[in-house]
Order: sequence, then structure tokens, then C-alpha cells
Amino acid sequence: MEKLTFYEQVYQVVHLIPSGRVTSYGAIASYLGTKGSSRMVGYAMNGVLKINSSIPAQRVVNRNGLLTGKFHFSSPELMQQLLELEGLEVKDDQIINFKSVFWDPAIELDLEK
DNA sequence: GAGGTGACTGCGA
DNA sequence: CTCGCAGCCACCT
Repeated sequence: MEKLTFYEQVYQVVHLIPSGRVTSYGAIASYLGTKGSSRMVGYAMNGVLKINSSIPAQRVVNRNGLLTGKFHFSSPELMQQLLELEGLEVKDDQIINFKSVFWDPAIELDLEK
């Protein structure tokens, strides 16, 4: 793990997000060590989506639980639809009970350690 | 090599 | 409460 770009690192973490859970860009950034650059996570997703559209990017939202990046999907409504299919509640582009479904890689992945 | 961009975040007014 | 500004860093042209 040295030649991997930020995109690939983000890709792996996002891919590890369990169904029905969501995380924030800041959480991923913090886990990757670049906590100061939460923007890079979102930027990475944009690039990763182009090379691999199978990534559950709908599980990645901003720290408010708001679907900020929904417009980057095939359709803006697709992101909310995917989240609802996973059992999440979305209202006004915002995830209901967000903290209850929040999945922090820095905690969940570091738990076994 | 340098400049521009961005799916964020936190703090101040 | 809402709105605005600055910092942050990797990737692309």
C-alpha cells in the first residue's frame, strides 16, 4: 500500500461499508490519515465512479447526512432510491436517524485491532 | 513545474 | 438561525 492513489484508498473503504449503513467524507478522510482534506474523498469518488460505477457511493454523504453528491449519479433521485432500498429513511435529501446508521471506518475497522 | 478544481468541514458574523 | 469565508490536499491539464 504505497502506490495506491487516494481514489483507490477511498474505493476500498467505501466498498467495505455494510449495507444499510452510511459514513461521511470526513470519517473516511480521517481514517486514511488526510482528515484535513475531506474534499479529497469526494473528489476521489468522482474519479472512482468513472472507472467503477459499482461502488456504493450512495452510502457516502457529508457529515450532516445530506446527499450532497446525489447529482453525480445517473439520476439525482437514484441515490436516495438506493438508500431507501437498503432500509434507510431519506427526507429532503437528508438521512433520517443518520447517527444511528453512521458507520465510522476509524472505529469499525480499527475495532479488531 | 505551476495553476486550477472540488461529492467537505469548521468557525465567524 | 442562516450565510459566507478560508483551509485543506491529491489529481488533472
